[in-house]
Amino acid sequence: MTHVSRLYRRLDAVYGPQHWWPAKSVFEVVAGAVLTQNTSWRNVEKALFNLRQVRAMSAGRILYLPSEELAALIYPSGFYRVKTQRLRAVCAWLEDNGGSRRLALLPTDELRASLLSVHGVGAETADAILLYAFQRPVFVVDAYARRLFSRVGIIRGTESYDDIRAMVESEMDGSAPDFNEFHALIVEHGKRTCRKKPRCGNCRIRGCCNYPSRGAEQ
DNA sequence: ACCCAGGGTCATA
DNA sequence: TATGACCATGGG
Repeated sequence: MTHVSRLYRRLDAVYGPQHWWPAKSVFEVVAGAVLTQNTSWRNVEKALFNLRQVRAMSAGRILYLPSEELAALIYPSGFYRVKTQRLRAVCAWLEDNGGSRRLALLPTDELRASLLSVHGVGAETADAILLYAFQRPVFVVDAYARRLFSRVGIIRGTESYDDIRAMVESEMDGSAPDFNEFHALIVEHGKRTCRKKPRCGNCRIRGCCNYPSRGAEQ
């Protein structure tokens, strides 16, 4: 039993099942992944609602829309000018590669490389899509995971994105549902505990807030 | 008046 | 390789 696996079990015991992104459709997960970049999910839901209202919840329909109209629809999710371009880029990627059904046949490493070639899709967005849209057993490294792992002493804090992902994936030996749950739990925990203070008062994870930290952060 | 949110790109050193 | 500026709305 590794430190990572123990942390996963502890988070699950404290917060319980999270039911994140039950994968309504590949497209919706892809669109959500782009729109939620540095943006609260609450605002993303408004944009997704707007797209649904005009029946533009597909790559073909998005590409058919004039950029100005698309920008107006996703306006509530912020960064609407760059996200209009990024949304169009992933839609073109889906179309140019024969759609999600065909992309789903690719091995995970090739699918990740293909995703990373899309302008506006970085490491975290690519892995979120791999995990939540294509059900691949991938660990999504976000700011919450870095902070939590640093506090509990699993990492130093200077590791690269791929260093952390490889470490967690090898020490978890988990299925896609496990990584789905783990990431959701980390975000849920991160939102409910302190960001700066060493003690937030309601943290139940050893080493994070209410116990002395062994990590880089004090 | 801050700070943050389910990041990524680009210019600069 | 590693920072900093920039993108922008909405809630605490």
